[in-house]
Amino acid sequence: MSQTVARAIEIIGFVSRRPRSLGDIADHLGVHKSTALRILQTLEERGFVRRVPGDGSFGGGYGVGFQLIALGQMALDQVEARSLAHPILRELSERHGNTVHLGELVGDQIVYVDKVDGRGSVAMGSRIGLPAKTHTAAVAKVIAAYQDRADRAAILSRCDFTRYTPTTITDRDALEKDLDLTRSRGWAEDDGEHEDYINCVALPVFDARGKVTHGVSITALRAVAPLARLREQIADFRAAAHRISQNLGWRGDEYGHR
Amino acid sequence: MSQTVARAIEIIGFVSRRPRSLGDIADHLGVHKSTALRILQTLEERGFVRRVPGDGSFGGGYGVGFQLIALGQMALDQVEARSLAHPILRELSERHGNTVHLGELVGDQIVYVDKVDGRGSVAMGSRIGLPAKTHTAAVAKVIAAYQDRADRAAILSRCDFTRYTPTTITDRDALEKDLDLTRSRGWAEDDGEHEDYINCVALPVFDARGKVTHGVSITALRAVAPLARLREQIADFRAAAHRISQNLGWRGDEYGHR
DNA sequence: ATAAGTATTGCAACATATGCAACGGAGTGA
DNA sequence: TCACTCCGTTGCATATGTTGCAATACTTAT
Repeated sequence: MSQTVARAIEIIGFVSRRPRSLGDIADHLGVHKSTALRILQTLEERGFVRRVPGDGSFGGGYGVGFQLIALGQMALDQVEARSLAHPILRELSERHGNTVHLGELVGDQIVYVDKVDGRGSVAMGSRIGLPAKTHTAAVAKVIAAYQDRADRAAILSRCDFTRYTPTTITDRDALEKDLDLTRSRGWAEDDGEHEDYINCVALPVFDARGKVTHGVSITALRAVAPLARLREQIADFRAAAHRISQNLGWRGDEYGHR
Repeated sequence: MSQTVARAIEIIGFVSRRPRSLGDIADHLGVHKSTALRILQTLEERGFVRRVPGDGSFGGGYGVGFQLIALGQMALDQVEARSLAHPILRELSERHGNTVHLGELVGDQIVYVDKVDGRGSVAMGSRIGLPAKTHTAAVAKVIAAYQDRADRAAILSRCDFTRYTPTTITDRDALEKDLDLTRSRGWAEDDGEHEDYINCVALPVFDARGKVTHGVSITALRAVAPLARLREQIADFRAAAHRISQNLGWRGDEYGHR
């Protein structure tokens, strides 16, 4: 469509892997040096590329500029996960008849940002905008499980470990173990830990950086679908979560590997 | 230099604040809609912008694309703080005759990544590549002070609070207070906390996102320059730290405000 | 000195981006 | 139902802006 812009973008991609010289760039594009130069000058002026000082061993050249860092942050803020995920949540809910939630990590708590009721919806404590209980909700556990040590600690620090049912996890050590298990098997479970008669599974959603800032949970009445039944459908749930990840710009696989 | 590329970049900047419609974009550039469209198509094809679904209240349009997130990460990795900071460290060292360090936050510890010896250099425990003592080194304290709660906690968790001198801070509460003070006054001090006869001040360095991942420290023999003397020179030290911040892409002021 | 690698400029030729006008669709209000 | 306005899209003639060439200047290595 726009040749020059396409070339400019190609340059940015080329240069992002490692800094390159003008000649390399021109060769890579198959254009004359002067052509590459004038594009580079424009990009440099606006901070999209920068001249990398050649410090001894590594001859300098052009590298990615700082403006891209700032824009990347903007892009992250602008991602409206809810609107990108909603159609998939609806589809999931309709296919299996379950209630589906989308949870988001906000600061050090997990907040419900979307919810699609299933058939025969039951009154549930969850509500869009409300924080999830960190030690019982599967969405919360799956998100916490995929954070690094410091962030996981911050999330757990807000945990009150109130006992709701016999299966509720009521101490930090047990929860840490459950999170480790969650991460290694790739999904979280809630075995009637908040309400006796309700259980859930939840899967991680990866964003463009590979970070888990969202999670999808599938909720069922134990009487309708026991945990074993939900486990059988994990592959399908995971595929849906993966599609949401892809909508968020994630280009790796459904287990978080690039 | 290259009009089309300049327009493309202008579009990205415009769209990064909030999603815009084709018409808005064309008006902003002062060009015809079709012109804007063709640039947008190219940008969209390569993931630099994306169509934002218009969910009810907010009419959609074009927003920043995911490719920018990925490139932003690349750019961060490619920043070689050391080479950008080194000339400034040299200058600082030569002007004041002090030994100057550059510290970097790596994981949850602070590592010395550069060092310029001053006149009459004294044997010091620091060495490029070695981690700094979190509870005594001014660089470490200034970097820790500017992290958020969770990251600060992670850094402090690796602290052993060994006493080296009478002024060494030996418990967590006192260190937290010292970090709060550091942050509010804008620099950190080491009042002979590791070696009786040596003191330091350290200033934060901000990267393109506004995060403090580096710090600059100025070291002096107490006999040569007591803390009071170093404090008099803070303005100059701060200016140098600010220049490093600017080299790293930071566009705010020297106190971290954008 | 010579050579090969950088980056940069002026200029003529033409490929490419441009503006125009017209079209189709979605939404709004009369 | 209509008219109206906003959205994005397409074909086409024009001329603007980009291209490649050749020459220049600088650094570094042989």
